[in-house]
Amino acid sequence: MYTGPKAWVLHVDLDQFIAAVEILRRPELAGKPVIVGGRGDPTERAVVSTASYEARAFGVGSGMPLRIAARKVPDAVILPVDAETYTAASHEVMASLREQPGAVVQVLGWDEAFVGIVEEDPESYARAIQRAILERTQLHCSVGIGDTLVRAKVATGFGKPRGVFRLTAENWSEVMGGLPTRELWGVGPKVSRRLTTLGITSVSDLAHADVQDLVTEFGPKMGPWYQQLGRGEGASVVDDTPWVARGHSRETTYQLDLMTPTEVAEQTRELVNRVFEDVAAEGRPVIGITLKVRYVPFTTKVFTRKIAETQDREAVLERAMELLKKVEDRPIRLLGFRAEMSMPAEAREGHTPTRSGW
DNA sequence: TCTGGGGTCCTAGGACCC
DNA sequence: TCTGGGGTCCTAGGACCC
Repeated sequence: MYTGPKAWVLHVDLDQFIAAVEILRRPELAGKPVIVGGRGDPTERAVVSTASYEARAFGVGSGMPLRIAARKVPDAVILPVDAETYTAASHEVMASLREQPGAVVQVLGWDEAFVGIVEEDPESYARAIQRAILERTQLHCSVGIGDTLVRAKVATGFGKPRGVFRLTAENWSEVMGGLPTRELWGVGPKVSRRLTTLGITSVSDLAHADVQDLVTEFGPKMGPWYQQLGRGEGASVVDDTPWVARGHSRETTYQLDLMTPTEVAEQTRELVNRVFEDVAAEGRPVIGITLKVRYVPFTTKVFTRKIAETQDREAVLERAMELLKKVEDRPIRLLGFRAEMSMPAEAREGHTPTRSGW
């Protein structure tokens, strides 16, 4: 049996990243429930970005309204999001990964990345990564080891915190088979519910499901994809091709709903300007602008319209105002614009990483 | 309870053409 | 008058992730 070096996918995920960075600059917060979100004011409309493990023990998690989180943990320290600082810390982490021998690094977000390696002993390599990151940034991380991207990504969860876990074809069904499909990366609440209507509740059910049933329910691409997901299969090559943004968007949820046409006009102008500034920084032509509006009550459907294919922001503003005048006369809670940009030819031809390795 | 902001990709269905 | 079957392109909307 061959026991030499093999290709592995590692998934590196920082432990409570944002909270950990905050604790680094305020060591007196160590061991306390720390919640980072919005402007740090729990009376505002905002959500939790990250909660420290101490806060999570009270049932606080990412995406939870800040107001609710504050109610669950009355003595929590609530801090505003400081994106610049996290970005800087993230760069240090990624630089430290790229220094590892033979590492191919695919960044997934502020606090996680895939690392492709060819090694005999991936566990030792993973431990070396943890030491290197800790030394350079004083931050702890967990590492998932897998034979596919999906398995590595899922493995990390079993390693948290500060651990290493290996998930391959060999132990996938033993470890994952009995868990609900919702535990899979890419299965959310809606899909998990639709799977249930097909009689599929566990990962093992999904792995053995009839592809035709899945295609009928989810379409020609997603159907087979979900079945693969149930088996932990899929891509196994880490791709470090630089990522090229497809577009940029700016949106704001207003603390007080916009009630008058004047307010709407002002905010529309502000957002359009911000989107165009982002796009100008990229230096690529705009191929579409989408307007997004959310009314009160919040359950109302989002209203999106493609309104222009133009570089001319006055024309965009005009179209937006025209549309907003026509739509129902209700308070606006959220406004947003998204600009789609043409892709550079070299990015179109090459395999630009998509959906974090899908 | 009352829900941010930044992204990506997929599907359904209409318009249009042959 | 009633209307096929296939293809492409586009938009709106949905779902998911960090």
